[in-house]
Amino acid sequence: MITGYIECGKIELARSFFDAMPDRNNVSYITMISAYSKYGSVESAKELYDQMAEKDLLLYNAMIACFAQNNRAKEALQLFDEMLNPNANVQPDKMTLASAISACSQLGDSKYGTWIETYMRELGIGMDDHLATSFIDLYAKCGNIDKAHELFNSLQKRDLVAYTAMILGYGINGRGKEAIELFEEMMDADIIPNLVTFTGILTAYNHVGLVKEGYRCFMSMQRHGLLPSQDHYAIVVDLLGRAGRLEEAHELIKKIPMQPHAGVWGALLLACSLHNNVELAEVAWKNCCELEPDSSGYHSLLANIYASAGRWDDAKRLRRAVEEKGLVKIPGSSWTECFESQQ
DNA sequence: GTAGGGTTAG
Repeated sequence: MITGYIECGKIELARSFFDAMPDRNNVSYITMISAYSKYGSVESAKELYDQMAEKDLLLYNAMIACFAQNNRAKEALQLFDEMLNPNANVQPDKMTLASAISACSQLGDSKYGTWIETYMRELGIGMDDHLATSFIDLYAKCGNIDKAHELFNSLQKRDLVAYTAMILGYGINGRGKEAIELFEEMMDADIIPNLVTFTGILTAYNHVGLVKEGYRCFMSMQRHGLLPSQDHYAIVVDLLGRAGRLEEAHELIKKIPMQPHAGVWGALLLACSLHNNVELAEVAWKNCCELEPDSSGYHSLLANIYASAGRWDDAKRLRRAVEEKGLVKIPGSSWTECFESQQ
C-alpha cells in the first residue's frame, strides 16, 4: 500500500498511511526513508531515522544512501564513521560501501576512498558492478582516469550508469575522443542515454572545443525525449562562449523556456571575460546579480573585465562595492587537488 | 535475485 503511493509520488499519502500503521517495522521505516530520499526530503528522512532506537544495518544503509544521494556527503561519511564504531554493533555491506564511496567522490576525498577499497577486502566483500561504478566515478573525479578505465573494463555488464560515469570521467579529464567513442558504443548497445549522460558527453565536447558537434549533440536530446536542464544549457553556453560565439550563446539563453539560473548567465559572463566583451558582460552580470545577489564572484569577474578594458574606475567602484556590502567569497574547489595528493 | 547501493559542468 505504502509503496503504491510512493510509486505515484504521493509521498504525503504514504506518510499518513505509514503513521496509521499499527505494526510499523524496520521495513516500513526503510521504505519511507527511501521515499523521502528520492524526493529530496532529507530532514523528514532523518526525523524518521532518529525515531528508531535500535539502528540495524539496513536502517544505516537507507540513511547513508539518503545523505549521499542528496549531496550531503559529509553527513553520509559522518554516519558511516559512526557505524564503524564497534559500539554500533553492525558491519557495513556492499550497499553501505557504495554510498560511502559516492560520498568520498562528491568530496573529492580519494584517500578515504582508497581506504574503503582496502577495508572492503578486509571485510571479504568482493567488487560488484555497482561498487565498481562508484569507484569509476571516484577515480575519474580524482584524475586517475587509467584506474577508472581499468575498473570499467572489469565490469561484468556495462549499463547506463556505468557508461555515464565513464563518459563523464573522460569528459572532465579532457579526454573528449574517448568520451565520444564510448557514447557511440553505448548507443550501439541500444542503451538509451539520460540527462546525466548528456551532461557527461556535452562536458566532453566542451573540453575538446568541438562546438558544432557539441551543439548538434545538445539538439539531439529532444529526439531522445529529453528536456535539457539548466545545467545542459550552461554547458552549451560555455561551449559557444569559449569559442567566442558570444551572441549565439546569448541568443540561446534567451530561448530557454524557463527562468535561467545564475550558472547559465555565469557561463556567459566567464566567456565575456575570455573574449573581452564588456557590453555583454554587463548584461550577464546584471542577470547573475538578480538571481544570486549574495555572491561576490560575479562582481570580481566583471571588475576584471573592466580592468582589462582599461576601465579602472569602474573596476575600482565594483571592488569597493563588494567590500562595503561584505559579500562572501565562495571558495572554489578543484578536482586536481585530490589527484595531486594521491601522487 | 525478497526493504537498502552506483552516474549531473566549471
